[in-house]
Amino acid sequence: MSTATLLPVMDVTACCAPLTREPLTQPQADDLARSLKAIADPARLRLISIIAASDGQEACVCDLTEPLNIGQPTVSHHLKVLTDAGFVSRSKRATWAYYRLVPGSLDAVARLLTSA
Amino acid sequence: MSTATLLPVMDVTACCAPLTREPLTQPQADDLARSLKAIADPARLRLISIIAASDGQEACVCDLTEPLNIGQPTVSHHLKVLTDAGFVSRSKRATWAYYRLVPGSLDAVARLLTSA
DNA sequence: ACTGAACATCGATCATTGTCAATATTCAAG
DNA sequence: CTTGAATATTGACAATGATCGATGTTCAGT
Repeated sequence: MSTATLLPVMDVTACCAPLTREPLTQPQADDLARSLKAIADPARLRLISIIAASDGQEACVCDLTEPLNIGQPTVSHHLKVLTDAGFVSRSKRATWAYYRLVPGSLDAVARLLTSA
Repeated sequence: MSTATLLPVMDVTACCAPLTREPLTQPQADDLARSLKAIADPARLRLISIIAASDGQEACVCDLTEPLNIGQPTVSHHLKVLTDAGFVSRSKRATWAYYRLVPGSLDAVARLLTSA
């Protein structure tokens, strides 16, 4: 997984015309597809929605493993994908890792899909 | 490819609270993920953008094969994925197949991702 | 009918990905 | 410094998916 070449969402969406205005170039399509792939998974969508609905907009891994019925390594993996894509951020306190949404990251993708 | 159990976008987005309002149930997450997967591909994003930017909002397969640099069977496959997901519709005239965007389908997904 | 053009479907291949078990890492407490 | 808890990483495996070549289908023109 080459996390080196990964553009965070905000960069992908910073410059471009909406999807339905003019044809996307190949690099533009690649970047947007990568952002969409990051959220195009049931487990990751549930992670996002649980984090967003949590107290203080943040949740630790221990709060996320049980409601999803998947193992802890898998949860960590999904959170890494979301982090690399720029949708969530990680802050470690003691042995706990707290994840929160990056404000505006979802909206940025949504704007690209909106035609109006 | 079980096209039988596929919910078109509009159905997925008809009822639900935005992603960041409350935790998604497993079926809700499955449906939304399937819609997102349909557009989370560079070739399909370019197809959508080319169709949207075309005269009369529609394009035939012959107009789409060349600019994408992929084979005609692959283009047909991608268009089928988009059609099954409810993002484009197909109308056949003579030997040509014309594809157009389903109005509001992209916006429906965008609304789900928007927090405001 | 026959031919050629436009598109769809099929079968196969190769890369990607979601998941898990096992192990490594980091840190607080004793 | 040793133990245990929380999380990350690794390696492996099965499933999915993107692509292609070959073939099937449908239709316009001759």
